[in-house]
Amino acid sequence: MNLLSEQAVTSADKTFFLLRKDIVEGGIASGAKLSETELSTKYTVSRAVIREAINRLESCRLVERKANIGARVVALSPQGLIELYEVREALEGMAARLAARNMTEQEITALNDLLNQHFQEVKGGESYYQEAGDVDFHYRIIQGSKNRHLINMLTNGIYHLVRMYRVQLGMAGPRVTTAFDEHRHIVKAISNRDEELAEMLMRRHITYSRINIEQKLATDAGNRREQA
Amino acid sequence: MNLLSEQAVTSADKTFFLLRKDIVEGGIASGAKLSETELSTKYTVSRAVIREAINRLESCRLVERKANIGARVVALSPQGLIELYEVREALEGMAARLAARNMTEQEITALNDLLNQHFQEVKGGESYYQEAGDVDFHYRIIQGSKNRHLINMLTNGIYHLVRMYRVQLGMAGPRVTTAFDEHRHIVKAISNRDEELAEMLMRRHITYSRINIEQKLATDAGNRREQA
DNA sequence: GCTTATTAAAGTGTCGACAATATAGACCCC
DNA sequence: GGGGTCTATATTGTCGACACTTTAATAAGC
Repeated sequence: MNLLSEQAVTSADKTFFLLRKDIVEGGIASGAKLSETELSTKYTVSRAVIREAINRLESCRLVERKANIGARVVALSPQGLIELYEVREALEGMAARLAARNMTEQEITALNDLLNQHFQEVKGGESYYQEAGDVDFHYRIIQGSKNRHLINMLTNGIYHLVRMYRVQLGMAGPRVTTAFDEHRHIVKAISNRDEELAEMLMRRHITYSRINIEQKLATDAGNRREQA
Repeated sequence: MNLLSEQAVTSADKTFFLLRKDIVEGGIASGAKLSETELSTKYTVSRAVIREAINRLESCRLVERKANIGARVVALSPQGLIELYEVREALEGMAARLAARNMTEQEITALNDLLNQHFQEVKGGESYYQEAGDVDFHYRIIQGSKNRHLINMLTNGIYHLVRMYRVQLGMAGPRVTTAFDEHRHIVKAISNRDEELAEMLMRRHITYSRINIEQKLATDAGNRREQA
């Protein structure tokens, strides 16, 4: 009953999910070539199925295809991460605005409950504010926008790419407590039906997150230079 | 040398372009079912090619596919149009902000030239500020953002859907002169490198455009009611 | 007469084979 | 020895056929 659960009905669906998992979690290296014949033996399906899966990965922006040449897993780069967060800022900002307009009182209550639950976990010791909770929070607001384009773009496309950056650049669960406070304020704005503020707070929240990641990248690069 | 030109290298490319044209311009009705076998005879290609084309149309959001059932052209609705413009507002607003940051002086100069050219055409009589000019203007700013995700989402996805609404609901070239002034102000903000203002003006520009369309839809609906 | 099974038709999903294109290596020319 | 061409190989693009699912029409039961 995961909010992000998708169920595979066709063989191409399963292969798509498997491939996506392997790409996002690094089982297939970023920048690697995706050979259709090779993958069809590896996943024991026909090339047609692989092709369909690759096509879908392309529309998620996880791979890039060139005619008559083939598909490669996207290359990760600091610049790419920044561009991704710029888009997130725009889209999730709008999602927060629309959520303030369109979420039902019930949904807002449930969202508050979720935050309280997170608060208990944070207070209760080791278990810090994990990525799953963060994703869940953002996911609910995106759904709350009730805008199908927005929902589709963010949950089918951008989020997997964000996760790929997080996993592969090794930046899980940062900014624990501050992010939590920011979430509180966003929900408050939504519950006040203050569209303007909700959008602004969400945009700042994502901007802070981006800056945090950029700093982490910079220091990591510095550390690597020292070691060398 | 059209800015929007794409060249088809493979047979699936051609079929994709043909199908997209037919869908956007109404040759295939919105909501219609896309039978793979039927289309493969109509366009004289194999079903595999049709399937690939339909997959790409799905990632443009022009068709919706369900497993084991088939694909349908998206249904147009006032609500869908509003949702589309909400996304446009978010994305193009961010594009304008980034354009103010990233466009070169040359590109800004060229953009001003484009506006002057449009101004001459407007002043010069009949030829009013056409859709092509409007699209061209927005297209340059999107490109000026230098953000690949943004560029891809807007030019490959959203713009064709917007065009489909424009064509099929019969609302070409409205708001001639006012839109022109808004364009001027946006370019001014970009040339001043005022990100904040550029984004705000672009968002308003798109909001006005949406309101204008909504009113047109409402009055059209009223007229239809009178005729009945 | 209405509901529920059964079955035939049509459509999508999957497969293996062939055609067209790109890549790599050998060979030749300068 | 460097550059270019040609050939062989590997990979992608396209095709037609088969398998499975859905749908609708028909028949059976109440």
